[in-house]
Amino acid sequence: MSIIYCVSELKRPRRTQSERTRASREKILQAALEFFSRDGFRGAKLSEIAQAAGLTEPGLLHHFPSKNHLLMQVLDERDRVNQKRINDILSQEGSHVLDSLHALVKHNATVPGLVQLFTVLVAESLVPEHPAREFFVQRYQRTRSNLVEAIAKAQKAGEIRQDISAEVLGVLLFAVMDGLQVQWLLQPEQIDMPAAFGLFLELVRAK
Amino acid sequence: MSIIYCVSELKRPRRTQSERTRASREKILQAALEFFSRDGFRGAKLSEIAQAAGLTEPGLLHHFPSKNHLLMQVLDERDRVNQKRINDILSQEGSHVLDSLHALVKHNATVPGLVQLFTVLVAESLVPEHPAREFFVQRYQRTRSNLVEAIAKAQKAGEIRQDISAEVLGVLLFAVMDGLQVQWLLQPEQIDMPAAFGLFLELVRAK
DNA sequence: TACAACTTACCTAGTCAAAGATAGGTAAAA
DNA sequence: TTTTACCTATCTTTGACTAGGTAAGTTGTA
Repeated sequence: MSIIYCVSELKRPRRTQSERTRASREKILQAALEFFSRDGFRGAKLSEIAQAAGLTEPGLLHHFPSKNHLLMQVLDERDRVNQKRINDILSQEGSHVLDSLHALVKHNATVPGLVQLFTVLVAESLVPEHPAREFFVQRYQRTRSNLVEAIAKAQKAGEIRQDISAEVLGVLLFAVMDGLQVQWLLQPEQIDMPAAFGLFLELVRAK
Repeated sequence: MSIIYCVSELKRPRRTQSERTRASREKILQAALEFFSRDGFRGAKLSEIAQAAGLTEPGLLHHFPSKNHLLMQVLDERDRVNQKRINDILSQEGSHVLDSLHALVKHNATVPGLVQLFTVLVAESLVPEHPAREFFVQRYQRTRSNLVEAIAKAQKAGEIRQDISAEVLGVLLFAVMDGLQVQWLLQPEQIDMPAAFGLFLELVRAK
């Protein structure tokens, strides 16, 4: 029995293959999220991600055929979670959209890593032929149109001033959220993101 | 007389050395601006920049000792121009700050390359140990405090609502500008940046 | 003003390290 | 017996940067 065999025994607890596969992919995605957040797409290294997931680089590439594929998987997964949160917020009938958005921003202020992931990747994706560019275009498109719908409802319900275009307000709301994140990530201790966002909300709230 | 000599003659019109140096640095900075804008700092290649400036890569490195140095020079130069524009806007006594900012945004909408330079680089600089991070921290700090001052004045002058904190409004104004740029760069034809900004301005204008 | 000595601008050729990806094998699981 | 997960070893590309040379421009001195 070789040394390699022994090591192997240590590293591979008895499991079914599908369990192993799922567990590995899980760990890889988690590690990728972390490094993409910290270093951006170009800056992150497959070898580091693989190591953090307890694999070698080719081991990682067995599950995700390329760095680009890995990025897209991470984004899809993360976006599903975010999207769910946002849709829950927007679809609550008769609820207070503005308050819910405020809650979202407060929540974001507790997860700088995730916020940085999207802030860095969105900006990186502005360069031509970036693998994630189309992803973000779609994402803004879709989310914004949901938001605009919710705004229109809230205007009818008397929550939001009616003298503002819902379309433009949708654009503005995302702009404020994105823009605040940049300043907050640069100087977390100096920028009170939820407070600033709250002030903006007061400006659009119906009196 | 060698071929090399002739070529040399062609490529080097009779000039003083200081003229040549200045002209070369000028062309390099211009090309660097272009490629940093398009591809970001990491994405841009020294060889491409050099070629666009009519030099080889080591030729470029004769004038700027490293890629980092080149970036900082580009930022310093560009920032000087921008800063001047902003300070002119903010320092006009008794003028309309909001209208001036609106004019600035309208102007930005005509120079997507420059806007992209700062948008991409700011986000890229969020990753730890990025050479430009400190630059942007300083820049926000400085510009924001100038803006806050101008806002306070405008509030006294009755241009801006007085029930808003000048500090927070300063943060918000930059956030809106930055955030709008992202959506606009992703979908230029769908986002009317000056219009959206104008709507925001109406919200803070004194009635 | 002439010319030697120095300095500067820039080139060709090459180094070096990083990082993504592939080839082919081994052992566990199906 | 086949498939899957994953490894070691290797390849390849890329891109920042260096070494060392050449010719043009500059400067000091006769």
